[in-house]
Amino acid sequence: MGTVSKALELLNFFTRQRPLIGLSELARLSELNKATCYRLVSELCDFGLVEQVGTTREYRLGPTVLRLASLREAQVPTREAAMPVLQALAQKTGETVHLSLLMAGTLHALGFAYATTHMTRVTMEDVEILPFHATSSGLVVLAFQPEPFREAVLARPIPRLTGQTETAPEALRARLAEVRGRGYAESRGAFQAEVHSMAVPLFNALGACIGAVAVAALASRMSEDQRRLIRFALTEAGQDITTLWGGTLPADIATLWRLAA
Amino acid sequence: MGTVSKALELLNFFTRQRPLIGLSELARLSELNKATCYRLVSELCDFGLVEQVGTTREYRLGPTVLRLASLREAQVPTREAAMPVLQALAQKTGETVHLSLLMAGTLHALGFAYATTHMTRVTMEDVEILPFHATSSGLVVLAFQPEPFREAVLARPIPRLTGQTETAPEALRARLAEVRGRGYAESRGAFQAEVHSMAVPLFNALGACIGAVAVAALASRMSEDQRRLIRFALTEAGQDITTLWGGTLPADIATLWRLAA
DNA sequence: TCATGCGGTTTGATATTTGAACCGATGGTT
DNA sequence: AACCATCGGTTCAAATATCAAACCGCATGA
Repeated sequence: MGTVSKALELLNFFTRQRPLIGLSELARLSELNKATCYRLVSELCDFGLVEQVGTTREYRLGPTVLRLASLREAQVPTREAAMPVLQALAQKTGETVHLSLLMAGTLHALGFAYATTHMTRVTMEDVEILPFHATSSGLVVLAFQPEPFREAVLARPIPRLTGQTETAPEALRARLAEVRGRGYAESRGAFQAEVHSMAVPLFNALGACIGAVAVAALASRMSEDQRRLIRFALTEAGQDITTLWGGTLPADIATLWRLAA
Repeated sequence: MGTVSKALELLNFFTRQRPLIGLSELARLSELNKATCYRLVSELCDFGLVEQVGTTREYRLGPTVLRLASLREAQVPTREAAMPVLQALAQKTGETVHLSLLMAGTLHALGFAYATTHMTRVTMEDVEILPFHATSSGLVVLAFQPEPFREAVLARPIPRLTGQTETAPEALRARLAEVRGRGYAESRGAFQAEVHSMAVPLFNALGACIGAVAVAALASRMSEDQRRLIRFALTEAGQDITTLWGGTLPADIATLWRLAA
């Protein structure tokens, strides 16, 4: 692994749960030598990707990421473009909606919208990385990835997260094929017990699947009627977001969604 | 300069005017060997900081910057927190408003808001780096930096951008002292001819000035009444944003602003 | 007082980065 | 069709930056 990658990996240790990291801890987390870690983080600091804060001299993500993000958004308005659609979807379905994007091989939750109607809701704010095998978003995104990527993911360890998590690669392969055949994915309690979710894939301008939008509800509220409603609203939203991104819905998906509606 | 810095510098070549860059062009811009440049940009690509797009295989900023920015905003709500205040300020003054932040030694425009009232407006979207010596934002931020930083900036070449740009370090030093004495900065046509702007500093939780908010108008609209209105609205907005950032207004600034109102 | 952990610095052995030349593909020009 | 410039990407010996371990001064607290 190159030096640049090592330095960039450091950025991945900053999460919502752990926003501040000291030098020694960062060295421990990254399993780098402290001196090495120091040099790397210093360079990130010079560029403003991280900054040192307070008396303890801990590090956190710096302001430069905002600048880069605003440039990216100016060229490819991904998240902000999708947010209004998410909000409308949450209203329409009365449930929690989230948007996830495939980045550097993992699926990250990037946007959320909540309905105002229910007191009990599925909350997603704490989740950052969605497992491919145990969420509807993960399944649907994985289903539409090129075959080598799919197999690479299935070759990795597949943790059992709840009693209902499917962990057998062979069974997952079958589910992915099924998802491809339907154009959307469904998952019941495989990630969090009692949570039932449905997801559709999102496509960029090259027709590659780069993310998903999902609706998550408590299993008790997932009646047959509700599922039909969600399926319909989801495909509409998937269509809208893909269009906003300048993407094109693959013809077969478009057909599947028309039939599902 | 370390390898990491070289790689990160590559990111700086992506701008609103030049969002897509091919390998050869990037090598030329960065004055790196093409092979070196290729390795560096490949590592950035692996991490998702840039991505390759289309048939021409050009590069652009990648989706990872969005993820990092959302983490940063979760911890330090800078841009998103300030935006509503900017919009209100634009409405109140009827002019163009922009937010700038000091990052890695340069001042970057990060947010804009436009009034809907005038047909002619100052547009700032294309500006990314604000010169310290020729804008009200630059002057006010520089005025409140530690003395070594101020002198380092004044020691660099000071380009004449319009007929009205002040370029003599001695004169600029005097203007900065004046800005410190007033708590806001004003600049007439020093960056773009016919554009008159006013700016106030913004402070973080440690009392350090890390940015500015400014109102820019065509010189012809800058009547004495309008200037008074803008000065008042600006100090209010500066107060609000600093508070939103969990910052504290230095006591002397608070006093100056009260007097100015 | 001593021990521990912190952020940060130095060191010589070593692994990574570098740059010139090169490759096949592409696309415009004569 | 032959030419030629330029594209993205690759190779390899020489040059350079990186690494691990030990060290420093400074807190904190037992």
